Amino acid sequence: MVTSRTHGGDPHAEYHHGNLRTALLNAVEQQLPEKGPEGVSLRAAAKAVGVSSAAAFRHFRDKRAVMSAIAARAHNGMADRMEAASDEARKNNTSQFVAIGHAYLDFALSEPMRFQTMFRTKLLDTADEDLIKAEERLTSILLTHGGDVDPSRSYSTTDRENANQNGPFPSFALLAWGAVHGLANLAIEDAIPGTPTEDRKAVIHSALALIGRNV
Amino acid sequence: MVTSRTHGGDPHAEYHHGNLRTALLNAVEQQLPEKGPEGVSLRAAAKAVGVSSAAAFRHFRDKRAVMSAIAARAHNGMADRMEAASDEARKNNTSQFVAIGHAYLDFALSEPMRFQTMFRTKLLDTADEDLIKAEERLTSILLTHGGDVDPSRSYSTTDRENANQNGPFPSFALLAWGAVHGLANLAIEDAIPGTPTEDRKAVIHSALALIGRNV
DNA sequence: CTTGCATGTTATCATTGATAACATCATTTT
DNA sequence: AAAATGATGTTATCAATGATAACATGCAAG
Repeated sequence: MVTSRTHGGDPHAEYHHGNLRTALLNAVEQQLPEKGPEGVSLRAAAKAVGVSSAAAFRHFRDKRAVMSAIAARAHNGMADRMEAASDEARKNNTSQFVAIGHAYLDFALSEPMRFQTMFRTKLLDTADEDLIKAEERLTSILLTHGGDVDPSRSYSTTDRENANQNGPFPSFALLAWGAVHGLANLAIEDAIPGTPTEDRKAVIHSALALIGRNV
Repeated sequence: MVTSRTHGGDPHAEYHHGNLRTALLNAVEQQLPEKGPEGVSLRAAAKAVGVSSAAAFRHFRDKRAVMSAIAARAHNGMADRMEAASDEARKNNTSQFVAIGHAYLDFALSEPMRFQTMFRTKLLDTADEDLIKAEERLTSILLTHGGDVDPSRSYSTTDRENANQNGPFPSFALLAWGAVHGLANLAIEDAIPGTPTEDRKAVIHSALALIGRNV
């Protein structure tokens, strides 16, 4: 439990915590599932770590800085899972597009509050460099493998011509992103009527299956 | 500004407000755009209406009751717009499916914080009857006109067979809902990279166009 | 050794949701 | 008409939270 310190067991042995920053982040992540992005308390986190409430502000400018770090972690966590899933799919010669879609949903449904934190702009510092990097990493994955389903299978030629003309996101990739993102959010917020929690995934997968060949 | 009262201009003329409940709701809705669903303050609303902070709790059990009323209003507001758009489309002999999709998006993008409040389950009382009714009204519209695009145009037979087998929402309607909902949320949270605010709608429409014939 | 910086601590604030005890007016009951 | 009753507001008062200022402590560099 004791972090790396130089000297021994005097009463002030824990004066300098050693790794308070990440300890606080961990404490915040621990209350996240129950309290939600807006409900987490820095003071509670500080108390949990065994430190005064003001100590947090030596490591974070304000609460937004904390939440930005949490969001960056979440972005990277999801990106990791998506890359792993994509690699696996490549090996198995199955659709990487489907794989990252599933990974997106899995992450969102298994860690709903971390997922929501990623998109709670009001809580985040849009200038936080780590967060920006993490966001770019994620959207880059979405972009890279989000277009490798051939829309010509199911969509008209004029639609296919549209498929790449908007911003950094080809329309089809954006549609797919929007669909998983929206369905994940609806599921998390319990907005899909008549669907018990266990059936969620199946119902959503069945809906997503309509998008490409079978997402 | 003076509400309906019985007697004249004595110092206590405004002792009973007359319509404090809706006045408070209006005041809350006014701070909603800037403060967001979690940021609104009952005390501030009470002060704005010119009443003590405790007065609010004579009309609302707690903050969740207030937010539930706001959410119910928003649900009904969106339902109104969707019905109007749907009727218009019926007259013009254009797709009602497309019309309600556009209405959903328009509402979400023009009143983002009211829209978000509708789905902030943490802030809402899931047992609030008015809210439940409003939710049912909205999902009923989504259900009624959400399926009137024939998936057989673009999707495989096996997919079409799946189209109605899940809960109250046929898969296709759920997919469409998820797509508009997700794209709206991504836009509101500024998560779509490289897309200035003015281009949002166009980009999203272009993506949604891939879903049916042209949503 | 001593000076300086990083890191924590102890007050202290303003804001907020919430509750209790009390006041006031309108309406109904006698 | 007088009095009881209930709805509606008011004035304290609480605990929790984010945030800041003033102070303390210990390590590390000169």
